[in-house]
Amino acid sequence: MTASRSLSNPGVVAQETIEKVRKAVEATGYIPNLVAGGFKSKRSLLIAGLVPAVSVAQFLPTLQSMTQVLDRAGYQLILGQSGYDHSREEPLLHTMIGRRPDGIIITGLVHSAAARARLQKVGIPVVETWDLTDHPVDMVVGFSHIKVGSAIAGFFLARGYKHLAIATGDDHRGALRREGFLAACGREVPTAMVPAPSSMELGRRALSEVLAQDPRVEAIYCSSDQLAQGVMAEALARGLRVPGDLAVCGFGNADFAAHSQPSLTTVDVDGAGIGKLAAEMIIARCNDQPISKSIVDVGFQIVERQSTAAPG
Amino acid sequence: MTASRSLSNPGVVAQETIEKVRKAVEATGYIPNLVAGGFKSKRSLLIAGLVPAVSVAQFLPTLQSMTQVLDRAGYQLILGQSGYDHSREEPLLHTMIGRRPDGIIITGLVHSAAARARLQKVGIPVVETWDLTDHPVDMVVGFSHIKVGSAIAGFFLARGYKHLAIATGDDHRGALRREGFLAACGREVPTAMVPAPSSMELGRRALSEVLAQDPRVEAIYCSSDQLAQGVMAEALARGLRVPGDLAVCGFGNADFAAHSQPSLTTVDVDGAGIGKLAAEMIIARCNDQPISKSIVDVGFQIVERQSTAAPG
DNA sequence: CTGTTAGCGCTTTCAG
DNA sequence: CTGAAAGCGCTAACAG
Repeated sequence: MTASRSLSNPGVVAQETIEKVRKAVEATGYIPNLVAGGFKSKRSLLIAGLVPAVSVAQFLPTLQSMTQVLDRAGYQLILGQSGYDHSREEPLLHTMIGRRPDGIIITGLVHSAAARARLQKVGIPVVETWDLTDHPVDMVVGFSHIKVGSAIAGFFLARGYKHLAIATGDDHRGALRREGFLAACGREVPTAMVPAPSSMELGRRALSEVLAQDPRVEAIYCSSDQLAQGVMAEALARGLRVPGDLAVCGFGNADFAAHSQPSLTTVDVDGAGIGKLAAEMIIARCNDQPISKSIVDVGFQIVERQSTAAPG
Repeated sequence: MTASRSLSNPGVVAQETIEKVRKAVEATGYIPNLVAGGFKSKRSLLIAGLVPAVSVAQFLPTLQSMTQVLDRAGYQLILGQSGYDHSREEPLLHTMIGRRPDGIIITGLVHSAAARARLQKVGIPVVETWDLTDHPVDMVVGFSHIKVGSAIAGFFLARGYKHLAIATGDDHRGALRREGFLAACGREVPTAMVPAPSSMELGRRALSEVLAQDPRVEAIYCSSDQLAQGVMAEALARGLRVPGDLAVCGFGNADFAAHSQPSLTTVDVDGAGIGKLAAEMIIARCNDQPISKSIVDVGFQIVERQSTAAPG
């Protein structure tokens, strides 16, 4: 009836009628059923957001800014945790598609071919994030982890470090960075692989492992700042000076990286920017607006701090 | 038709028919529309989860375990950020109610009386968390922030610290802890109030402020471990030894608290437990199962570490 | 500007 | 065990 119009498109209704409706709404405490509305109009105003785990600090700024941008445009985020093994990817995606969201934002790439095909078939706008590929399901905004890896290795080598090592989570993106790192080194290096998500605790163990493999290690790249923090703590406990005896580089530029003692060299990625962009791209696509680029490289930056001051 | 039954209640359908349906589903890539189903059956299988901001590390374990428990029961979480000022509470709740979730889990208490009344009227199960009250909207699982505050003050006083101080975020729960702290002290103490959400950066500033108010301060309680970490960094920068010159107690028992140098005395709260309980209570209520207790106090614990080793 | 008609995709209810 | 009928609360499309 007219009531619906008064609420959703008041411009086309008489002022007097609007007022009557408003009073009725007030009196009854009526709250429109968005589900029914979305059901009929085919616009749920829901965006599915998939992360490996919400507890990964790494993706928080992304999630935060995404939610914010979406909210301002009237969209809500429905959250899914895909876990770090890929087995849950497909069922999760299945459930999410069942909810007919207007868009899907995924942290990382969609790995299963079946899931990719299905997503493409249903035609829901999809943004993959925090990674890069020439063949996204739909859109992608991220950066190259391989390049990050080789940039860090190059950074160490340029400063004269010879004996390099890696402490990394066993997730896909970590593996890519390791790959890039090794490529730039031109050979294998001592590596401690820890189960994602990483933590300080795991960082301490990782350093022990690496040193057991090769006690001469003088520079180590860690796949997260948390891991790096653990490595530094373990170094301290062993009487190794950072950066004197051991140079450390993290990844993520966490809050504490600038303030730790010594401050931590790390890789800065604009996580909030990724979230904002992803949300904007989804929203644009939902409104049939053209997307200028469906593959966006936001890049990254090595932030040099005390933990890698050049040796000798 | 029969197809629907084959998928949702296969026990009552002939094996042969089920097989036929399964094949058709496979062939067409059919994914049931959960929205339509939920719309008709009045069970959306959606739970609204409201947090001040997803980027607050504090609530991550809660969010994580909540999502996990819900997922296993077939529920999805729809995320809302209420912000730290209460102005967004009502509109956000309004939107969420519009989606007719089967339940609502809120971080903190519902503050606005209008929102409380509305929630009670619509009759959606609600769990308020991370706080305690005798009069929840529906259910509550958390702990007393006032008690936390007085426990910390008591902890300091028992160890012989005289000149106490507070660095706290300006949020509601922080204010309660401060209240408890002051009550136990029996008087005002130097206080630095920083805007929530807190960070290391703010912690450094907070210590400066507090010392400006009273340079004799010898023990400080911080409303988050991040803040405490900042305070310790600033102390270090000023040449103050922790705990020799300044004892520090945080809140939250973050990952790094056990591993920082010195390790950080803090308050441990079972965030994951809160999330799990809240989810279970909501699910029980959704299935018309009785709730044994609608007010659950999960308590807290002071974890004593190096940062508060007794003076003299 | 306002009312009427139809129908979104499912599940529930009731008959076969 | 399977089918047919009805309708959830809303909006889009058309008439008045």
